[in-house]
Amino acid sequence: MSDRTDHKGKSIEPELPPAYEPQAVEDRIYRSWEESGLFDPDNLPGQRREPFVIMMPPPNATGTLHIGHAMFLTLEDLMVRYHRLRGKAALWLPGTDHAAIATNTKVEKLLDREGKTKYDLGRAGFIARVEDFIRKSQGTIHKQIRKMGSSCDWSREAYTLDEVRSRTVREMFRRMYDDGLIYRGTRIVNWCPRCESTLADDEVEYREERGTLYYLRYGPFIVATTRPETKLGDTAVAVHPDDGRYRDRIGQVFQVDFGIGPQDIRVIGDPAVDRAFGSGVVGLTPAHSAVDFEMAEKNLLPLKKVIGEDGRMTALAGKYAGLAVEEARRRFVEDLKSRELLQKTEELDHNVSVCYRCGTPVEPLTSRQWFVNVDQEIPGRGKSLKRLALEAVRDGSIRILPERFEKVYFHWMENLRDWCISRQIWFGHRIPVWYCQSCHVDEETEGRAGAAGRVMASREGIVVSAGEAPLKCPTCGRDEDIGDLVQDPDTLDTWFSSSTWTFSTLGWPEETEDLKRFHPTQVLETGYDILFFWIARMILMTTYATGQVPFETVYLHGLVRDEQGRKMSKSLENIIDPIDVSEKYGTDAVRLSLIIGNTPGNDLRLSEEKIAHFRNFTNKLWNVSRYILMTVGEVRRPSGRPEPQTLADRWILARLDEVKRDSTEDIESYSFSRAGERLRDFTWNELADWYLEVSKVEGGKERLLEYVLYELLKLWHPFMPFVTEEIHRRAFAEGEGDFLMVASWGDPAPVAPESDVGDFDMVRDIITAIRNLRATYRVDVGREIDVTVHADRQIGLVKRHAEVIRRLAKVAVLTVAEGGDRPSGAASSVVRGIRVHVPLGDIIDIEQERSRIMTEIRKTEDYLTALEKKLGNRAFIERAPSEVVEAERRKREAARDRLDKLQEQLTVLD
RNA sequence: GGGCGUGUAGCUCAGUUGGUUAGAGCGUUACGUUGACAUCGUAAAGGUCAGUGGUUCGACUCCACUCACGCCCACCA
Repeated sequence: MSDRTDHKGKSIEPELPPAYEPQAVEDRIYRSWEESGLFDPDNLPGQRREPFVIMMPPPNATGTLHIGHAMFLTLEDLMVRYHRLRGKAALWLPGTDHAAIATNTKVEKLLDREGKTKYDLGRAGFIARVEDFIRKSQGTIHKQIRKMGSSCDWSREAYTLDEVRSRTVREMFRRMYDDGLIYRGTRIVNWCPRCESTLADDEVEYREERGTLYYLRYGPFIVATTRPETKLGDTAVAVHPDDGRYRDRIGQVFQVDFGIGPQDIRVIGDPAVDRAFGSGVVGLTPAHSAVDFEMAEKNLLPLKKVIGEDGRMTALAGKYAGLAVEEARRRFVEDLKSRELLQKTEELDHNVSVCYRCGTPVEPLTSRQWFVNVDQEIPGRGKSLKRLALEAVRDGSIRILPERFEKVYFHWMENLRDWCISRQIWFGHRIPVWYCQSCHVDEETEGRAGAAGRVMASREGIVVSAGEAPLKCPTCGRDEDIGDLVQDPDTLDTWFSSSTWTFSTLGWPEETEDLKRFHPTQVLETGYDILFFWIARMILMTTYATGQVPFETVYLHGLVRDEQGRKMSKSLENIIDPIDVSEKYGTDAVRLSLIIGNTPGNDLRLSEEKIAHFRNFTNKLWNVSRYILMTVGEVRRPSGRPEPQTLADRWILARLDEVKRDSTEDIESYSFSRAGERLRDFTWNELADWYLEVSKVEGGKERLLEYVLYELLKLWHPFMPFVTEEIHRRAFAEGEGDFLMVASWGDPAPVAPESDVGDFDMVRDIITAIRNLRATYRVDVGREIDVTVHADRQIGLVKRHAEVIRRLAKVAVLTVAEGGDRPSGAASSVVRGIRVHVPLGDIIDIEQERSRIMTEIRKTEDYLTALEKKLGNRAFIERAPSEVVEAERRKREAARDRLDKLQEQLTVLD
């Protein structure tokens, strides 16, 4: 205590206000963190070799923060802050996503309100408009990320469409093209007529609708269909090869005429056909159905595209050409009826595929697009992209939490088809391919790898934004100046660029220091809803590009739902805005409400009441600190572990150690909720409710209180960065730049002797028993009562804590004796072999007391009977481990003892 | 059609390799303004762990089936 004199006291600070006021603290604290530069791992104190890296899943650049963002920011910040405290080079790299389709659609809607279309502005004008829109709305999300307390390194911030990331994308495209993994070809794609663009398979959703099943007289067959107009594009019918009705016709060709001239139809056999559905004959439309397309490839059937990208019938649809699909269907059905080709119709429920962005029904059609071939063997690697991505998870290089999603991942990856990466929207990474107009490009060979001279994928060049081009055609020597080189008008699927996120953010393909130091990353934390969109593709692209996995662990969180388990939506008016509630209850309270009760892969129910509860808790921690600060006077950062003086001291240190050990383990194993619950229980139920109360009696605990508070603040900091940092600043900080954020977590302490915990529990139980008796007999809180405790073995312990018991249970005179008669007119209770008597005189109701004790006796008897039965079972004695048998014996002895004492009380009651 | 998950106190959920008299918070009830905190305190009531069967000395925990709810994938023309 002598060194207290040279301590710069904290008494300069005004006393802590009685309630924590987050509004007065948070922005200031965040600013001071940011100004300190400590979010940047290069500025962290000490030698930090071991990295801990998380790449922030980039929110849409034009978006606003919703509760889902708040959740991932909280979970990621928790991990990053924890590992920073553990002395690692913690890097959390933030960024935003250009979200090609989403942003494109948003701006189109804005234009629509002005009565314009993108065509009015032209491509360059439209993109300028999009960029303008992004510039204007980009600030919001940044501010909101800060509001949540996110300790991310803004100096390394990335954007999926900035220069560095554009370079990454071009380089990727070029390498994959050279390796034959990217090709241009005519295949069936999902086409959204509203977006006027292709969609990837997983960008298609299904909606159940009631529809009509039309039965058509179809040459010699009856064919059922929900899309009669597509029958104009049929080139075959399929039947089950074992179907007796049609088996003999397989291989034949016949003609049908739906009013646009004869169509040649071949009969093929395919076991996929369901004999029981409809007529058992399927009309095949290879150009407008993925399944039919595959059958057509197998059977070399011709394609006949009758629906175009504009959602209208093509010239091949004869007199229906130019009609919108619905109109064509209506007229076609009319015509069928009048020609008596429509046998009947049926109503049925079926799934309609729709665009996940705009909900418009998707039109499957064949189109010439760019694809990533996932099955092609990679030169020099001997494996396909699919194989690489499967192996990374299968061999444990990547672990997915919760584990069950690994199965989902495998299933999806195994069934993955070629990935269509070209999009017909204007905003995004333009496909880095030029076509030479002077060379005669052959439809058949164009787009094939090695067809250089006709198609050039470019990687070189500095100017990326404007669309840097090859200088001249390597085949004919023409250059762009004379307009012979034309860039592909399409852009890339937005997931193509986001799938490079873990390494593009570090500067790839440059061999940067960051890349060497921080890749692969440790954790990728995101929602399970983008497992396929994003995670799977990151694994695919990263293993290909870098030969490393993108991350070691995938932590998948669930959805935030309302208190009734419903999704939050505008129409239900059940949206909780994270910024609003952070301002109302404090960010720390919001964070806790998103951590506690949240387990990987499971949805979380959230309500304002829950947030309010954690606001109460932050205030509790504040007041615990406030009390300690007031008691200690001049607080000083503990230099080491203080010497315990009393049982309570040993108990709180033992409990603190245990909680620290367990919660550390919880965080390491991603059980954040459990860690938080443990800390809350300790803080509230042990430290505040017991140790602080005991300290008021025993006194002289300055060093202990300081130590426990300091350790506790560190443990809480990853969960509640603001309130802990503020308390630290007012209590322990040695100067302005001294942050709890970079304190040292410290090693786990050795396990303390169990007796300290057990002995203190006994004192606690005695106090609780007295309080219990007081409550039973409605003894006024203000009234002090006399209590007699009869203890035998533990008499010393009880005597040593007489004062604590007296004060905490509001006892006037506490008599402790080894044994003796029960005082007359006393209410009694037995805890851990100790008899507690509270003489209440005439208050006591003998009958009530008797029945109360009888109930206790009955309970104990039942318990004892169960134990005796168990111990009387030979099989149990023989087969159960001896320590289990021993434990049961001890329990039996304790129960017998308790029963004896209870019965004794009953006999002396009269 | 295939796969996955959930079902524990009125509500929201813990319960880690099988051994607890099955826990917490909220809510409810009773009492309470003790100088850290009413954003608080003390205490109480409340559960045949969805059901059935099995494995085991022993099942909330493991297995099978059933029921209920939820999700994902595929997609029947």
